[in-house]
Amino acid sequence: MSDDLAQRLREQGLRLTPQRQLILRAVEELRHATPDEVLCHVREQVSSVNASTVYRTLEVLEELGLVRHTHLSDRAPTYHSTLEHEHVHVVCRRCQKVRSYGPELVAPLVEALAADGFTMDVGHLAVFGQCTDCGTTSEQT
Amino acid sequence: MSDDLAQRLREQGLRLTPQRQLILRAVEELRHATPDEVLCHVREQVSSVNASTVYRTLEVLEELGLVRHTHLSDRAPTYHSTLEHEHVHVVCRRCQKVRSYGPELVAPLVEALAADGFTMDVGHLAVFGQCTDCGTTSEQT
DNA sequence: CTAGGTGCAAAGTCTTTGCATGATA
DNA sequence: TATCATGCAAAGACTTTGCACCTAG
Repeated sequence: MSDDLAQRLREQGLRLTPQRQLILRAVEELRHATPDEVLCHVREQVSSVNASTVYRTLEVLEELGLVRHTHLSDRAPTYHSTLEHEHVHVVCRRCQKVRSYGPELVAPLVEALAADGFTMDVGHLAVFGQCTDCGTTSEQT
Repeated sequence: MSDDLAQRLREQGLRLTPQRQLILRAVEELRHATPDEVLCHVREQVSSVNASTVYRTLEVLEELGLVRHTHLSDRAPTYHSTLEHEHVHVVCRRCQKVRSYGPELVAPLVEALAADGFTMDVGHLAVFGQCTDCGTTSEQT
């Protein structure tokens, strides 16, 4: 995986740096991490890594196809490794819990859109709603 | 519609103000508008409406069930009227155009999730991807 | 040695908040 | 006239950018 990083960077004439390795590893370890969470995680191991480096690195890693991001809240995006199988995120607004499903969950949707001339980005999808349990056990805000 | 606004506000012990009427109308007229776009639109009619009023009002209108928001880009959210039929947004990353589909597009998804104890929020969904023949199809809705 | 990368600080975008003033019911 | 709403300005969360210095290849 870090081998993969080195190779893909080389292919683009980019350099392998400790920061890039650490940030990729952080994304792999934390499974759905915001840039800030990645920063904190990396800083537990090495001090003085800068937030701007995290943003720039996540962008590079995404271009290299090693990480992906999605929006699981109305706030900061979350990044995950592409080593994980492609998956769809389903988020409960009430309990904030995130479920992951395989691409087959949205196969009919992908097909319907394909038939209409649109290629869907499955890995970016975030479905919001509410766990049935949350709805019946919690009271409204 | 504005009658509806007055009534729903009254039910909550809230007040009908010109700003609230204008902001709701702006959302209805512009079909997918960011808070900033709403602000600009309202200011074309009345000067000195404040951005914070727009944010606060959109929040109130959403609580009253008169508007909804979704995320059609990595930037500001867009609001639309609930007078429109519930619809799913499909966004091309390349040409930025937005297609709208009826809820039947995601019926299988809704069912699959329901069977798994999850109630999906259809109107909030934004599907990203790319027009197969990008730039020549789809009209903005 | 040299292009690319990092840290730092400042600026930018979008949104929220505190408070005094103003308007609605 | 009692609240509730608004405008304003300041602060906040998140992200981007410019620049000097540093480092991998």
